[in-house]
Order: sequence, then C-alpha cells, then structure tokens
Amino acid sequence: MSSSQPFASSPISPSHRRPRRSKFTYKNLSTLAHYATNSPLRVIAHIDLDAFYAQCEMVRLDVPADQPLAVQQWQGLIAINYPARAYGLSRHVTITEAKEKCPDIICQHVATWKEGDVSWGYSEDAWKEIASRKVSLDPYRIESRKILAVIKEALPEEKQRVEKASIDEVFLDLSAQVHAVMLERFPELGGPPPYDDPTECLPRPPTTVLDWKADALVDLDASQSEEDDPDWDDIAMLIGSEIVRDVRKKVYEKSRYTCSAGLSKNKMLAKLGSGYQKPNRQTVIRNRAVGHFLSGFKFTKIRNLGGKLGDEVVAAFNTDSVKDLLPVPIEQLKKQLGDDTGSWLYSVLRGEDHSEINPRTQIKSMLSAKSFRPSINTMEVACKWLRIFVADIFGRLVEEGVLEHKRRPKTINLHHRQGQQSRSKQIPIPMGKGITEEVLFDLAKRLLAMFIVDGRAWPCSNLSLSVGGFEDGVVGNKGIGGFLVRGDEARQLQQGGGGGMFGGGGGGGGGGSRGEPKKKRRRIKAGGIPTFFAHRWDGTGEDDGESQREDSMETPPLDEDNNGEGSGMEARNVDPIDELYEHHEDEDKEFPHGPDRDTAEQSTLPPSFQPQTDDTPSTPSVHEANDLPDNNTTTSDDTYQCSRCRQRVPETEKTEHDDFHFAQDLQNERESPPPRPPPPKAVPPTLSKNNKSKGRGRPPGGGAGGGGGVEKGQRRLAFG
DNA sequence: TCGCTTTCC
DNA sequence: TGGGAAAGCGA
Repeated sequence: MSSSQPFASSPISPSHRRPRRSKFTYKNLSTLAHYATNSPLRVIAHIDLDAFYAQCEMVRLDVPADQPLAVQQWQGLIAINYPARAYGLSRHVTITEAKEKCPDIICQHVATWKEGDVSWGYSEDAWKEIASRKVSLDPYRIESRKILAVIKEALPEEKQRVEKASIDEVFLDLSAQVHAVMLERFPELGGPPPYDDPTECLPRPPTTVLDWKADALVDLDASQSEEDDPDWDDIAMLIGSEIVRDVRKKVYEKSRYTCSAGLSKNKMLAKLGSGYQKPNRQTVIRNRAVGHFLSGFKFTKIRNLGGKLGDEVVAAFNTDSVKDLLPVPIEQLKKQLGDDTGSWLYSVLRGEDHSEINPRTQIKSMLSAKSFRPSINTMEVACKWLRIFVADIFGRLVEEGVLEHKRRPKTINLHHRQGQQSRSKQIPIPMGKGITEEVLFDLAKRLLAMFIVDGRAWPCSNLSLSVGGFEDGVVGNKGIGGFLVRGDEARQLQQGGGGGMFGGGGGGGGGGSRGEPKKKRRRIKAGGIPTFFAHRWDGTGEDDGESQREDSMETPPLDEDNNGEGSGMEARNVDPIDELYEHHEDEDKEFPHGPDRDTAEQSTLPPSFQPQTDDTPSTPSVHEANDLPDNNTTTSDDTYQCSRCRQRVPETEKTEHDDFHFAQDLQNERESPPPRPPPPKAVPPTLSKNNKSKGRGRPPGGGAGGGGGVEKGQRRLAFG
C-alpha cells in the first residue's frame, strides 16, 4: 500500500527535468474505483445552492434573475439573494433597513401553517401572526428533493455516491466515475502494470495544457509552478470539474437554480472551495494548491472549528489563522487539546481529511418546532401546537415516501424550553402498528405530560417535536411490524405517490439490530377507544382517517368538551406502550374517536389560543371561556371549582391543578380508581418536587393578534 | 437506550 | 433569530 499522500508535504521539487513516470502507481489508480478514502487521486465535490431559500422564492414567483429578493421569517430575514447582497444587505438586517437600502427588494415571507389549515401556504400577513402560525420549510424541502433528483440523474447510476449534507448542499464522491473516464480517455492506464507489479508507477500523462474552462483555479503552492507538467491527480480533478460543471448545468436547465461548487481531494477542502467564489462558480483546489489555499484561511472557517472548539483553539494558541498554527508540533496540539482533537487538527490544518462520503440521501429525523414569544402557559395551548407539529410531521412522513419505503421512525421526542432551561423527553413509537396521526399525537401528549409532571413546564418558550431513529422495514413483508395499515395505503393512492425521488441510497439509515425478541405485547380485542382520545385537549375535529380529507379544507376549531370521564386520579406506573396497545386495537378505525365526539361543539378559535402574555400570571382567561364551560366556576372570591374533582382551589393554583389532571389522565387512562384529588391550596403531590418558580408574577409583555383567515391548501393532506 | 451538547445550515 | 438536521458523549 502506497503511503497515502506521497506529495502532500512535498518540500522539494527542484528537478526541472520531466520525470519519466508519474508519482502515482497502478495501485493508486485502482483505489479510485472503490472510493478508497486514502486514494491520492480521490475527487470530492461539494455543491451548494446559492442563497437557497431565496432562489426557491425566485423560482416560485418567477421573478427575473436580477431582482433583489429576501426571505422573511417573522421580523427577520433568513435568506438574501445575490442581487440584494449587492446593496450591502445581509442577514441580521431588519426589514425596514433592507427596504431603505434597496427599495425594490421583495421580502417574501416563508410559508406558514395555522391551526386548522390542511397544509402550509403563503399568506400576505403571516408575519403579523407569529402567535398563531408556525413556519413551514416544506416548499424548500420539496425543491431540495427535486434538485437532488436532478443531480442524481446527471450522474451514472452505478458510479454515483451522493451525500445530502443539508437542505441545500450535497457532497459527491466522483472517484469511481473519474476512474472510469480516465481509463476510457487514456487507454494506456488500462494495461497491466510492468512486471505485473501494482506498485509500479503509471506512465506520465500527456503534456497537453489542461482546459479548466471557467473554473476558479486556486493558486499553487509556492514550491509549484503552473509550468510543471500535470500529473494524474490534476487530470482526475479536471475530469471531476467537467462532471460538476455538467451537473450544475443540468440543475440550472431543469430547474433554474444556480449553485456553487468546490472540488478537491476531500470533503473539508471541497466544502471550503464551494464557498470560495459565489454565486454560480466552481472552485478547484488541486492537490498542489492545497497548502497555499488553506494557509490563507482562518481555521475557524474549517468544518467543526466554527464553534466552541474553534474558540478553544484560538484561546489556546492566541491566533485564528491556519498559517500561525502550522509550525505548532503535533505533540503540542495534543497536549493542549487532547490526543484525538490534537491529531485531528494537525492533519486538518494540512488539508488531510479522510472522512467518507456517506451515500445517504434519506432523512434520519424530522422535527417540527415553534418558539413562543411570549411564552405559553397552558397545556391546551401546548396541545394545540402539538397537533400542528404532528400534522406537519405526519405529512412529511407520508410525503417522503416513508410508508412506501417501509421505513419508520422508532422514537418520538419532545424538546421543551423554559427560560434558559432546555430539556427533552423521548419515548419509543410502538411497533406492530401503523403510524397514524392519532398515534403520534397521543405520544406527543404523553411526552408533554412528562414535562408537566416534572413540574417545570410553564412558562414554556419553545416546543419542538421530532421523530427519529428511522429503521428499515422488513422488505416484502408488510405484515411484520405493521408498516402499512389500510388507511395508509388509501392515503397514498390519494397522494399520487410522492416518494420517488429518493431512489438509491444504499445501506444507510438505521442498521439497528432488528428482530431481537422484544417483549410480546398483549393485544386486546376492543371495540371502543377510551374516551380520552376524544380530544379533550386538542379539540380539533376528528375525521375518520379515510374519507374526505380533501374536502374538509377547514378543520373544525377547538372544542373543549371536557366531560371528565375516566379520570383516574391515582398515580400508577403504567407502561405507556402497553397502554397504547390496549387502546388502539381497533384497526378498522384508523383515527378512532370517543363517543363524545358527536356531541362536540365547534366553536371558533378559543381564547386558549389567544396570545398569551408572559405577564398574565398563568391565565385566568383561558379556562374560563373554554375549559369545562358547563361545570367550572370561577367565583368572585378568586377560587375555582374543578369539574373533575369538584375541589375548590385558589385561582392561582388553577394551572397546576389542571396540569395535574392532564398528566394523570395520560397515565391512568384505563384505570378508574376512586378519585383522589390533589389537596387544595397546595401543589398536587406529583408536582411537589421541583415546583419552585412556576412562572408567576412575570414582568409585563405585549401580545400580538391572533386569528385570521384560513389559507389555501397546498397539495398535502393533513389532519382535517 | 436516554438526555444532552455541539455543530452546521 | 428561528427552524431544522446530524453526530457524539456519558451514564
């Protein structure tokens, strides 16, 4: 095996005589064919869409290429196209500032969802409704998928390795394709090595001047000169750059997106290269230019050094430049940064990075999140957002073709932020049944209940729901694991299939050990679903999961028919998964609902969805108008009688009291032990620890308007 | 595995 | 700033 980089730190090249042989061996060449990460001929590309979100809007709105445009999210700008940047605009500029500097600019707000919407949509005054809407990046995900498909189409199916690095970036390992092109273009490379010895050097490439077209060529290292004859690594890079130029051309022709690209021998350099010249340019960093290229950078621009680690290094060595760090011996780096980090940094500073291109284009997790300003204070409001998150995520699961591809997430996770404090809870998504909105919503509510039980739920400044741990299904066996339920298939037919984009992929994803003998869950035949599921909390109208998802463009708004049935008050340790199984046996109904469903009254947007202010000590208004309208009374002596347990508690304890019921309901759905309500004038027992600072008596804050019209639906089906 | 942190866009 | 996504770590 040849040493991996025979020339990487080549201090010398004094000979002006043309060597008869290449630096590279036959073996070196052959390593190219199988993407060897240590191949000295490796060709890696990084492709980065220019101001991606902005371009998406330009394409969608069909505006001219020179039209300044920014993408707005609430009061901020999250993407600015290059015409607008010419006016000195950047992110972190306010809308008004942007319009002052560039009167012609289009500030397009991102798509949003609102409660009751069947899908996301673009709304003129979305920015006014931060309190009632959540942004959707779906339009960009969809465009991203299309572009990815075009990129894959542009590459030979058997010789492509594509890693989707983010919504607007991909890495390509072009090694195998380049290898093939080299053999085809230079037949002399195909012959057997002299003496059949693979460590023999290759013949020298022809001396023809390489035509780099419009590529930005990085200057060479000091020890090199353009007059030096090219070797095979230059040829390989040139071929790679032709491929990338073709890919970019096709992306532009098929979808009008421009992108920038970097080519080099590894990911780190390719990535640095794609940002070197923007927009719409590609940069090639040949092996013999690496040193010079890198030495001009601050190392904080290098991947993984842009954050705390970078700061640490700066602090340790009092410099942020690559050049200054180059003389530092590896021992020194190790000593100050630890062995692993030190040696990693040492090689990275020299342009070495052997990380693989991970042939993965499928998603590994999905998240739907919302920051609340001001904070939210009640579980009703939280559940309403959970509803939206679930609809969002479920739609994406379907859209991505998860169901067809027999992939499914294993876990569901809720992140919660209260002030600075951020925590998350995670539970498994039960196997053995199809994933439906109702299942996800139920799990999400359980997670929320866990925070409430912890006692530190309110005021909540951020919620984010995610599913992850995607694992591959058992191919060709729908039955096992219940990857498909009947309703799913029906929905897919309605959808017209959206998942075709993610073809290849390869082994990626879960790989988790399947098939270990999991504890058998008892399946209980049941006709009924506990009344708990009749959304006491979310209240959005239920549908039967099959029909008229499309017809019902408007979701029935919250109802709060809390009739308090089945409220076991005793804290029991019940396995939530067992719970779920026992409740969801009725597979004929995908979205089962409780008997009280038909009596649910539909009101318009409830006060619980009105903007919550941080200052209002957890919300008198909320329950009064909505929650338990038939039973609850808030009397003039500032106490409140709970309809569930008939206890009278101080108004100031109302939230905790309701939270208690909420959490207990989730834990004790099936049990109906004699109610043992929390003692009045005290925090309920399970909340008794960690109950300091419940968010009362907060400083004043303003609320923004809520409500507004329902958006036009997109093509996505959601809850309805 | 879970909960958390870090990094990147 | 806010909404997403991935990966790594320690218990």
